[in-house]
This record gives sequence, C-alpha cells and structure tokens, in this order.
Amino acid sequence: MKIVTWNINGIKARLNGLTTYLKETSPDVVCLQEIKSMDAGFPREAIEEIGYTVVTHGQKGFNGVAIIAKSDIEDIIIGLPGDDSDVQARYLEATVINGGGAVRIASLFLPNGNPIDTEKFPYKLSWMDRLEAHARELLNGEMPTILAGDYNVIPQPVDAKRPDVWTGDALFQPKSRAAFRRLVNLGWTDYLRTCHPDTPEYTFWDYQAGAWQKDNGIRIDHLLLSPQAVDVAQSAGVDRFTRGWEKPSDHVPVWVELALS
DNA sequence: ATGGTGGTTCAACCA
Repeated sequence: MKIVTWNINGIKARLNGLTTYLKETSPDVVCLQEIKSMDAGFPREAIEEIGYTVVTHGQKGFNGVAIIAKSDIEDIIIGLPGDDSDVQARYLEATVINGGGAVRIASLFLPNGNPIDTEKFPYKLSWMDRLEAHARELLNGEMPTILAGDYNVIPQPVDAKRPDVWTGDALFQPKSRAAFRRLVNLGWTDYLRTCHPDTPEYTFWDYQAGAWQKDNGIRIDHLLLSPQAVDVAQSAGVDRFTRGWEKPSDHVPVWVELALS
C-alpha cells in the first residue's frame, strides 16, 4: 500500500501533472496540500474517472487539503481540532480501508509562519501546539496512523542545501524545529529519514534563482508514522522526477510503502 | 543584488 503526500501548489494548474502521476505510479492514497480551490471548484470527476475516491477541504484562493484513495474513505474529520475560530483549510483526517486493514491518515498544511516578526509566526507555533495535542490523542488509537503533509519545517541542517541562509526563516527557527521535535518525541517516526539517514532527500525547490538546477532544496514535506504504522512499513522515498516536468509544483511527492494487503 | 518566480484572482496575497 503506497501512501503519498504532495503539495501540488494549485489543483487547477496541476491537474494534468496529478493525473499523469496517478497513472504512472498508481499510489493507493495521495494526501494533497495547497489545492487553492473551494470544494465545489475541485475537479473531482477527472480524478474519479481514473479510479479514485476524493475528499476535499478547500477554501477560496489559498491553502486547502485533500485525500484521494483507491478505496473507501471513512470517518472524516475536517479541520484540526482545538480552535473553532481557525477558518484556514489546513487539515483533513480520515480512515482508508485497504483489504484486510485500515489506516488512519491526515493530510496537513502547516502554516508557513513568515515573516517571523508578524502574527504569522505565533499562528504557526500555536497551530503546532494544537497538532501536538491531537497527535498525542491519535497515539491512543489502535490503528496504524500517518500524519502526512507540508510541515513547513526544516528539521535539521542536513535537510537544507544551504542551512545558513534559512537561519532567520520561520521554517528553520529554533521554536519551529523544537515543536517538530516534540511531535516526534511523542512516539512518531520520521520514516523517510529513518530509511535514508545519510542523504538530504529534499522535497522542495524554490521557483526562483535556479534553485532546482542547483539542487538548492529543503526537506519540509514529511510522513510521521505511529508505532503501529512503523511495524508494517517497508520503504520510503521522494519522487524527484516530477520537479523536472513542464509547469511543476515547487514540491515533489514523498511516499511510504506499507505491507497491508 | 532588498530582486528573483509562480498560483489564484483580478490588486493583492501567499508561498
């Protein structure tokens, strides 16, 4: 069972890329971020036509997350629990049934947090606090669980080609990194890093200044696995090839393979 | 080097 997370930076601009990716790699589940579409405007038919169920949590213009799967999607939670006043569409959680098993999967788009001297940075940190509280609750469940998404956090210096230029950025601030570490320390596994301890594994390259050509990337899209998910995990990787496509997203898909029938 | 690129929506915001 292949589970993917991918910030597509706009579903309208990326529909061809997404359907090509689905046909070429045949993933069982894809968690999408930055669909930049309302639910009604999401091109669900084009994705259903190639065999996927579609659940979206969108808003006008910005943000927006979705989960698409080859099988049924059940027990859907829309929005990150903990603050009913937060109207930004950044979190969607559901159960995906797969043969003999079920996996609990979240698609999350963590706030960017820049510039750090504005209200955007405390919003990021409070959102991470809420995620930590909810992630603690999720560990009490019995199901394999994956928190997948664009975390907008560079966990370690190895996760950036040029860590020095990110020191003032919300993605690499000590408070952002500490909050990510607290999450992991609850008992979640950054499975891609576990599988590939010695290589950068970048997932994002800026559109500007030839970042892709220079491989000036960062690793900010993550799959955090509960212990029950780690027990059945087999491999993980980054599908870098989509970054070289015509009209690419600035992020690429990150995947994990689980041994569920 | 205080720019550079891209998506959504339509002047400005977000990343």
